[in-house]
Amino acid sequence: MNPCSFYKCLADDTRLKSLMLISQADEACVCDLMAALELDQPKISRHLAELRKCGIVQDERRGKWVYYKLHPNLPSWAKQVIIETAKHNLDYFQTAQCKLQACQSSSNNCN
Amino acid sequence: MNPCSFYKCLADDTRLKSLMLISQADEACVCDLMAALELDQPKISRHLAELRKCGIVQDERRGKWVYYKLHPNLPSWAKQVIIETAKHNLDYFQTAQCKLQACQSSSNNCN
DNA sequence: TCAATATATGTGAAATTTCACATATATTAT
DNA sequence: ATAATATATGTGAAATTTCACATATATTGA
Repeated sequence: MNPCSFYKCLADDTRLKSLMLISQADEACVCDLMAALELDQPKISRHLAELRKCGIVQDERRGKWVYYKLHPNLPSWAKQVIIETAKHNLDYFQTAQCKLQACQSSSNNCN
Repeated sequence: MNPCSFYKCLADDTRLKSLMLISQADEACVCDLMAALELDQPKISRHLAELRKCGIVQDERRGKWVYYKLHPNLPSWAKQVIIETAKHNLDYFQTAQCKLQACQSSSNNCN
């Protein structure tokens, strides 16, 4: 994991917030993140693809949904950066996190 | 310190390596970094200006030279990100660090 | 098989970032 | 005052990133 590539991935609001949410919720699917961040589907999908190509997240299809979580082989320094950033910047993604939780706790998965 | 702005600042080779060097050496002047990274003066200066405007580094003029160090008011989570990234990615800036040390230990400050 | 839902990606335009070159400013030594 | 050294910034071009819209693929249920 090249540190500059890693930080290029974090250097976008959509990707950074998605990562914060994923790291706090353990995992999230595309429609969860769409609802939480109030962004259209291609935008979320495209940014998650970037995180995936960089090796930061891992995707897993379960039925119609694709769930994203932090990649298990993510170097620990990188994982720690994500976790600590989330921990110390709760207000940065608080609004989104509330929506994510509402969405994930309802049985009819978001939408 | 907005986390996205912070990571935008780290998301460039010149700025990230400069930061790694500054954090490890405690401080460095523009000509130190020019020599260490083998880049021209305006390029180094411009990137340091970005780090300064974002509040990541602090500049201090001493005679002809301007020294840059991590800003004392940098939030601790951000400081920790920089320190830990450097610690776990020594190979990323090793070549530059050797040149920086050679330059900083010589009496005739680099050039 | 067909329709509905969820996700991914092709593509060109728009926005942003980076660069190179010139030039301006600040400090020191002569 | 002048020259030399160190650093900062104006500016337009080039490169990169992001976006919106259309469309493609995958899965499920009727």
